[in-house]
Amino acid sequence: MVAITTQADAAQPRAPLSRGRVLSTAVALADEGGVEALSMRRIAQALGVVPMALYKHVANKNELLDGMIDVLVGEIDPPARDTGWQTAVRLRVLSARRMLLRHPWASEVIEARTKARATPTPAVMAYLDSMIGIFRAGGFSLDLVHHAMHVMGSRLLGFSQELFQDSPGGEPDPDAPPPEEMAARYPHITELAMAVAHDEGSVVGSGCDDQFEFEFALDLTLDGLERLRGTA
Amino acid sequence: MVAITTQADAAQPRAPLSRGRVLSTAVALADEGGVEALSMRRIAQALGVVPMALYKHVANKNELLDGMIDVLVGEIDPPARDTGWQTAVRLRVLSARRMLLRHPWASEVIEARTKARATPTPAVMAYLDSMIGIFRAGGFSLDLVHHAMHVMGSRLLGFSQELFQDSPGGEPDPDAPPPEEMAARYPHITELAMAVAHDEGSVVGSGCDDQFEFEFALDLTLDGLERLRGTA
DNA sequence: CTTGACGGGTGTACGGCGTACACCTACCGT
DNA sequence: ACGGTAGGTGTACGCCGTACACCCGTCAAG
Repeated sequence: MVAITTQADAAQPRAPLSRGRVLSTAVALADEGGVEALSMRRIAQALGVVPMALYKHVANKNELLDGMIDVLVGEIDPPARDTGWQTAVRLRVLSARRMLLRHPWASEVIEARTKARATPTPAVMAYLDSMIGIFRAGGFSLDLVHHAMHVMGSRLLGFSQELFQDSPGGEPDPDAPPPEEMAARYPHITELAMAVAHDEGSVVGSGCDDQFEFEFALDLTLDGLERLRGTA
Repeated sequence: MVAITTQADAAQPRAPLSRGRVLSTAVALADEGGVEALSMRRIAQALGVVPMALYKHVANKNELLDGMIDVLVGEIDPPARDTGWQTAVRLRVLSARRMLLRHPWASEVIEARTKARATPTPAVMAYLDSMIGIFRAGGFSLDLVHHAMHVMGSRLLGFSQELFQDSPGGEPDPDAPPPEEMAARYPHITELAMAVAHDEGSVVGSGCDDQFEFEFALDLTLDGLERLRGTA
């Protein structure tokens, strides 16, 4: 058996590797397994390459995280054309929210990296800029759009924070709190949770439509802004 | 020279160590140096103790972070008595915000830990519970207080997210972006920043009163909720 | 055809991390 | 006097990010 291997031999071992391939592999790895399980070594392994090879395409892990953020922001739909400012903002924010639901680790990473840098990632900057553009095109004064950006705050990138999600999602909670103790300690939460569970049909399932809640909050904010816009 | 040392010898080397001392030392270390520089080994060093000693008082690093969160939540003022729901919520949220400004790493840690657990930290649960209590005492229906908690969203714990802070705060940004390129790439941001800088006096200083922006957004949300409350 | 630069993958190594596990020691109630 | 227990110690393991030297294929200039 001849040992000489031509470059057409067998299946070609691996694609040439590039910044784009590194970033999308990193995003995929973070999607499954969370961002805390993301390491340079694991990314390299997933790409069939030695860890140090990555450093020819990203400067270091922080810069890699920045690159991942840009990939995510790139998934947000561009602004709608030929609509009012309100539906344009609405559609954009809802698109951002869909992105965040696809990548649950995103908001944490964006927040952490934005705080560590002097300025947000260029892609985030562009996103914010175009959002301001929508408000301006809708007739908002500079002052009012300034306020509006602050009011939208976390919602601008679709964060809902979901401080208490009824559906577990996290670790199965080793020390499960007995429901009756729950009720004693947090009467209001329990009362609310019971009410939510009992109407809207089945007791199983969260009974809390996160999507509706998000849009309710968003529309309340938007209506308030529209009212201000009319009076200013 | 006799080698025997009594326990009253010299200055007593160190205090007895306790969960409370571990947590407050960890909080202090995070305040100066950020949460990414917080390690079990550093906490131990600051306490004059070997790293493994900490594990007699906290189960592991995640549980330590949870404990730190509880310390922070304990810094939030209790609800005001003898006021309307609106000022009670307002004061409480503003108190939470002051806590977050004291500990800039807090929101990131709370978000990360809340996502990793099935349920928020007990202290956070209690905070949310008492917040619901304020709404309920103010005459909100269960449905409406449910919506309200979602609307308040991140603001409930005082997050403003500050996606673009005019004052740097982070690393000095090694590759400084030239302002004219800034203006070309992000025209709306620049236009807004210029407007904000030019009125309200001096060009130095951010010209953007974060506190005012936060309260403006908060009051807009609260007024919207009050309006809904009247019609429902 | 030789050569030298260079882009990109490799191998080794270092210091720091969280923490499992065995140990030692002072104090306590019996 | 003595066994238990609470709390501090020492050692060690496996993972992490990444600095640094290397090596090899391609390609342009001589």
